[in-house]
Amino acid sequence: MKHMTIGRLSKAAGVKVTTIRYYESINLMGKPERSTSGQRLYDDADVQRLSFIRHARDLGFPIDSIRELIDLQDQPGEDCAQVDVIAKRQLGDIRRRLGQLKALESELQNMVRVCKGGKIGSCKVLQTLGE
Amino acid sequence: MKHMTIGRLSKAAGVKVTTIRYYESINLMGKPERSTSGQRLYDDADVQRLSFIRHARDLGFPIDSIRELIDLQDQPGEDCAQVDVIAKRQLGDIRRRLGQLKALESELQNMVRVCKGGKIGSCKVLQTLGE
DNA sequence: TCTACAGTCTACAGCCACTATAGAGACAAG
DNA sequence: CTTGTCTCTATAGTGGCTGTAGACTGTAGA
Repeated sequence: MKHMTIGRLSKAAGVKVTTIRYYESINLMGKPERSTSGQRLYDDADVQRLSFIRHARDLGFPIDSIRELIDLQDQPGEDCAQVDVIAKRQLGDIRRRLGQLKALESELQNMVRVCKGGKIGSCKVLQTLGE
Repeated sequence: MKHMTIGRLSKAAGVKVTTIRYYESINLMGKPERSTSGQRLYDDADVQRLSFIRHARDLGFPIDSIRELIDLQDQPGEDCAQVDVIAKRQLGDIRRRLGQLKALESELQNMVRVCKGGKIGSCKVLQTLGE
């Protein structure tokens, strides 16, 4: 029942063809069946798995975390505490980056605000960067 | 008057030794003089330039933008409009990333908040990721 | 049936901004 | 003189892809 070419999987999951092959090469996606001429063949389960990966990547989860999550998915009887740990770790990561970016934003905004035009020799932006 | 070894420059500017050599290899820092035994020698002007680079990097400016800024610094008579363009471009970049990160944060926060413990088979986090 | 063109294949190099490693030589303090 | 820290070069690895080259395959229209 495997009938989908890589291009159709790509469209179905919103992941580029080259990226799918990359995921296969790092064993994030399993090795698919092949047609007689050697083309990769996928089915709906592959669409689901790839969509899961894409959604997690969109949320910034690193590949290794996604690997952990997929492993956990295969043990439906286990407690989901470990999933929680991974998600909270990711949330912490995002919040740390948010804090940094906000600090950058305000410093940069100050620099730009102070600039009133004029010659480079008296440019506040460059002066601030040089401090 | 060049007397500073790379390690002392590193401490003075807060940039790792290996990173300084890397900056030299991509021509962001010029090629320094050498002692008779081949060690790199720097002076205060190098500290200044490297500090400038570090500050700009800390603010997220890409190397190519820093190159542009340094080139502009060498033309003190020119108008500083171009500096403004670069800084605003960077600010826009940071704000775009901030927006993305905030969206990620709230989605992830929702996912984590919904999780009440339990078995993996009914894990809301994994369910949300699979959608 | 022929032709054109889109899709697929493998393998490898490149991106950014470093970081790590190995192995060797140089220098300062005790 | 020894010990330990610095410094040197060259190369490979990081994460997560993206791009390129050159060849093969599959399909739709004339």
